[in-house]
Amino acid sequence: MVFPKLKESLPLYKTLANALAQRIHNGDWAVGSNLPSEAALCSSFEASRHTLRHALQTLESDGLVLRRQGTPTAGDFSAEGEKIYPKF
Amino acid sequence: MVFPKLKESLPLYKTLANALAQRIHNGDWAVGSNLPSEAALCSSFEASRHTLRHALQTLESDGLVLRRQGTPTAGDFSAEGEKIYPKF
DNA sequence: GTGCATTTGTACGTATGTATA
DNA sequence: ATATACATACGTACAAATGCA
Repeated sequence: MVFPKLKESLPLYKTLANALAQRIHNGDWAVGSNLPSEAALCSSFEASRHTLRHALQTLESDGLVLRRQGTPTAGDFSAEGEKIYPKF
Repeated sequence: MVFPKLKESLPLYKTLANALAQRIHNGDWAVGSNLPSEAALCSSFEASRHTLRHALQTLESDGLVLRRQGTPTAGDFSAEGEKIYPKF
């Protein structure tokens, strides 16, 4: 991990999910509202793909991102409003 | 897998989820409403723990089972009614 | 209450398949 | 067709929570 944990007790995938959620809300990746690829995120955050996907999955179940095989993962800005970071 | 797939195209974890959901609704494991351990289910269905947990996770997100670290996974019969098998 | 066994959770590794552009 | 990107599925090891003797 290349960023400090909010709480030392949180598992890595939740910390990752928090960090990603924050960046999504900040609009850091709103080029075409797409996130970097899983491989790119893995290097950025120095996490395994397994853990990264675990994080993305929680974001998806929260309606924060949209994933579809073959296409980049997109931030779901239609689900904003009450979904305020942090959530974990 | 020790049972026939409903559709040959379905991924293994979904087929597993279907099979587990059916057994839950049938009450096959309603001893104390607990499911066998992951290890037991892995041997029964000849699936890896990874895949089995993937299946259980989908069931959990559907409200069909309750999982808690340290305790056996329980079928959630409070969530029955409209949740009719099959769902995948 | 301590310790052990059981059970689920987390995390990483690797390979291959499938959908999309 | 090739390349890119996400999905599936096998494996390993250790951590953490629970329950019981």
